[in-house]
Amino acid sequence: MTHRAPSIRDVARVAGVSTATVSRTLTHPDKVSETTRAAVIRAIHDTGYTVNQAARSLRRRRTGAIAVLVPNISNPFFARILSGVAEVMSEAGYNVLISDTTPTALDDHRFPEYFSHNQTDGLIVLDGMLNRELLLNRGPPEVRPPMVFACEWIDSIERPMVTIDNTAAAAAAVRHLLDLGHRDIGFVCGPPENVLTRARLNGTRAALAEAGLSLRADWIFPGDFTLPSGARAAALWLDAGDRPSAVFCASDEMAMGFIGALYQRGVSVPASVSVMGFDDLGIAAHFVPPLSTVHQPRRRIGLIAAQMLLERMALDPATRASAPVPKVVLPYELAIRSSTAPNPAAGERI
Amino acid sequence: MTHRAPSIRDVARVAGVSTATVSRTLTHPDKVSETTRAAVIRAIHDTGYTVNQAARSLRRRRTGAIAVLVPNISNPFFARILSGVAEVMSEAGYNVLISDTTPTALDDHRFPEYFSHNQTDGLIVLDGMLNRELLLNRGPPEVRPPMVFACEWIDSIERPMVTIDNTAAAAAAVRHLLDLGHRDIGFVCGPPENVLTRARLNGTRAALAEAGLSLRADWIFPGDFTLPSGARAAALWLDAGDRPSAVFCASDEMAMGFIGALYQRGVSVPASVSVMGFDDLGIAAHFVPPLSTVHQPRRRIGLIAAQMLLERMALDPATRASAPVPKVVLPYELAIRSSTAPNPAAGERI
DNA sequence: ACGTGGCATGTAATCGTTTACAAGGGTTGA
DNA sequence: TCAACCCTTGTAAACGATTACATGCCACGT
Repeated sequence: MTHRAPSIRDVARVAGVSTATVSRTLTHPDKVSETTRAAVIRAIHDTGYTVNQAARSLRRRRTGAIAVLVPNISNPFFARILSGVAEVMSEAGYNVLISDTTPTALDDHRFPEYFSHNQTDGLIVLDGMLNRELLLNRGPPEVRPPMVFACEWIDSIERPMVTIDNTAAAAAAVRHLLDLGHRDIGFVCGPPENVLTRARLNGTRAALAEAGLSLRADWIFPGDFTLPSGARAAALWLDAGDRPSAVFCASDEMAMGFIGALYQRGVSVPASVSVMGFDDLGIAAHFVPPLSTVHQPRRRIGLIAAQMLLERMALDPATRASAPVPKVVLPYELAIRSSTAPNPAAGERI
Repeated sequence: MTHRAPSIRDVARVAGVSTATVSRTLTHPDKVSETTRAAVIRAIHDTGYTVNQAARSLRRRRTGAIAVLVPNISNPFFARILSGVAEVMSEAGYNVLISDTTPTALDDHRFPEYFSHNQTDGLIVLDGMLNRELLLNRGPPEVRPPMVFACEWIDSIERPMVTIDNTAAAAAAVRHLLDLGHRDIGFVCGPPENVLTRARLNGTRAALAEAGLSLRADWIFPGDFTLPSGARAAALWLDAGDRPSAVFCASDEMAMGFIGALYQRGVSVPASVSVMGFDDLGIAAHFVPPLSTVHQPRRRIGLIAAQMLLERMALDPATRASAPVPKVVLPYELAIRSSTAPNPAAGERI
């Protein structure tokens, strides 16, 4: 016959107390006399007891876990954000579950079952492309878990959020290229429906407009934030009759894919073309050449998102619905390295 | 007053049936008449009911989730493994929780609370440096969750496992360098206590020994698998009076850090030194120069680990203890690209 | 007409914790 | 001496789903 895990009853029996006392020892040690406490702790040790989280969650009506929805775990961009989240959350006694929402062949960006409101006490959403209905229509409003967005967001959903000003950051990046004397500037996009793609594209257009220029349609290269899509853009760039002297990629991964592909065709960066990225991944500074890019304070984004979520969770559901919705915009920084250089065809401007 | 989430009772009331029938509709739809089923589904819709996972887990005595313990989420190496795991597991109806075990200042590699045996039905461990006792001594043996190791492992723990033959793979990598005419070969280590470091170091020594060579102690550079540690090794390499003409790095990240740092000091690869990596990260093929490395079938590792875990979970605890412990060794491949080249000082051998 | 079996459904016990409430005992102050 | 209080502990009712068992009904074969 197969044993079952020791329960609080077993501990109570061994310690010679009631289950209530064992429970109290665990959660309010100060409400229990010192001798009893010692006996209970001893019994816990002897029996090898560990609390049954399912029972605890059921009774307490909260799970002690929050979930982070990440569009793509393979993107190292998210790692530091996650570590920021984990730091704040584990200090507050929460576990952090990470889930990849990468769309499968079948459906939209996935929405794992366990994000039903019963499974986690809160949600941090890093994916702006999640299905809006799935995200919102989970049971009656009073019981929907608090949610905060970070980095990406969904325009039609009004929730706390922490980001950088992507439009301004893109504009600054493009201004850097302009300052180097580039006038022919291309842009490599993220996925077309992505909010970040739109914001960064707008910023690019705005900076160009300021300089009396505009973004040529044939210099807007499609992409999806990934390495291979950057490489594909490079092929397009090579094939173009008339090529921009600088290219701004909406992500570091694409910038690296772009540079790598050019290298393999014998074209070197920044000699033949300046390339600017976005995100400042860990590898950007180590790349060949070191990548000029836009730095996002990723760890801080994670920290702040987590703190916001804790605040929201502390509110009771009724108040929450009417509470103000904080939106934090953190400063970005330009990290200028060696993948961008003065435009050789514009010596006079420098 | 604040409402609570609709429960199975609410659904039962609305549908005019008992809670048992609602439950059956959810889990054994065929055991319920067609008309009842329709009524229940309707009621579920109307009430916005979603099942309370805590209650379900408590009653069923299983959680429907498994956890993957990852040493470091920021390492893109793990992403494809995770996607393999997720694919198999979600098809089998399990959720996959991912947890980073990166050690904090305080303790050993962390062991999040929710991996207590009550919180997940099984464990896939990708971290060979977890504290042995924490991993094993979780309650009496009958209730410990099934566990499988992938990629890394812990020597003293006998559990199912899926890996590649790291020793042989490292030897093959070094043989590639030997074939290119290199005789002076250095090695950049992972963390000293890591099993992979040991295996790859052994393989390196073995291949060198075959060729009548040995690994010079001052050409064994310390590292910890990360980008910056590769860059540090490059600094050491540069400072060495007598330098190896080829360096084998125990991870791609280190290889890229190494190459990047050399580039910044004006040393180019493979002209001045051949560099070989290990893992074949997505970026390896896009790096400048494209990285020669050892390819691991990461996705398959994930798939197989997940299948193994499912098999173990299907066993009852008693049988499991005595069941054979499968160990799968998958084939690796050498991905030879451009960061390795013939030794210019050994023209005659090529 | 009746026994048998199968199907659909309901009843109620159970999973392991938490916690409101009650109870017992001791201390304190008037 | 007694009331008022505090401190510690126990009793027992939740939390919300699942499922063994019982029940009622209908159809069928003899």
